[in-house]
Amino acid sequence: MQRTQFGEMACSIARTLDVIGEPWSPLILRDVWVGFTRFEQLQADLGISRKVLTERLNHLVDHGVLERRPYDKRPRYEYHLTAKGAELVDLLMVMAGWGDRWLAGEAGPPALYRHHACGEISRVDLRCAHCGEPMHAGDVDLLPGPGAAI
Amino acid sequence: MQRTQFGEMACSIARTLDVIGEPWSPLILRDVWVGFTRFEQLQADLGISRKVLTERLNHLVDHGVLERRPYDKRPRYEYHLTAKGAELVDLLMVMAGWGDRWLAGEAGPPALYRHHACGEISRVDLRCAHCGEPMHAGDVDLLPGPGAAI
DNA sequence: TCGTGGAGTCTCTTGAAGGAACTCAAGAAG
DNA sequence: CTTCTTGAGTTCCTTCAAGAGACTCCACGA
Repeated sequence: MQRTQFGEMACSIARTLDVIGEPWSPLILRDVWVGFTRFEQLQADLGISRKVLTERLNHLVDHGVLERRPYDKRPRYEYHLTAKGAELVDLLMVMAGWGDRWLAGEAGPPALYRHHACGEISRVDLRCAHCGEPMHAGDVDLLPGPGAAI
Repeated sequence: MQRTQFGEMACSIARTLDVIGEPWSPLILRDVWVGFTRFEQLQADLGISRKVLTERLNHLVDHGVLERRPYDKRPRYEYHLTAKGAELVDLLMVMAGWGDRWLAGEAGPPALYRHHACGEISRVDLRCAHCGEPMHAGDVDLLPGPGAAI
């Protein structure tokens, strides 16, 4: 069983929260995704305390979600998404989709997503990797997996 | 522009985090999903402080994600997912999918998902609601939407 | 050689989480 | 009836994390 911020848990949700569950972490990833890649840019855009930004960036780099790249000789770095981090951004898209649907209100969603493959403004849809039909929380049974607690 | 925990942000990710971004909230939703619906069950399963559990449950009920149902005359309640909450569990499935993929290690994933429609052990796959092709973070352009900040 | 800008540290204050004991109401037990 | 027990919280106190803002360090460029 694995140690998480929330205790000893054999739970992929708790483990994921250990990586991006702390305050600001998802917003930092969003910002890196949209192109704010430097410390000062992130700090200015988010209005986060510098101390916490330092801690979060280190944590995300330690977990292989962000990569620190020097862009000059002096201590000057840019943060970039790794493959692992890019898949977290998928999660952020789903999160944004929920917010667009339930919290946007009159004004409508603050951002739109244009899908490269079809060129249309669209949104993500959750489908079964096996049969391609819609797959939502009510469409599944949960079974213990190989890594389940005993 | 909307007030979030993280400042004034026109961002559906920040707004969603306002609902489920606090520590424990996603795990509370997961527990309610899998059938821990009462205060004492949640407290015992999560090992969360009673004070924080009270705060989180109230917050989730206030945001229409959980519904409080009396199951007896006395102060005895069960918490159930609303439609809004059930769609958050979709998000949790995606979160679990990322954890299964990147954090499960040798032992394999702690839980498996059997899809009702096809009966197979499967996982969620993100697809474009418009064309049905895969839709990941790298497959989209972000555009300002109608609710964007000016 | 002095100033500037990026990327952090340091320190202090405030706010949130943990833990454990306490409350309250209504059946159940005796 | 009176007491016991149980579910669902409250209260209080301590500890840890976040916020704010000043300070450091270092390489270039004027």
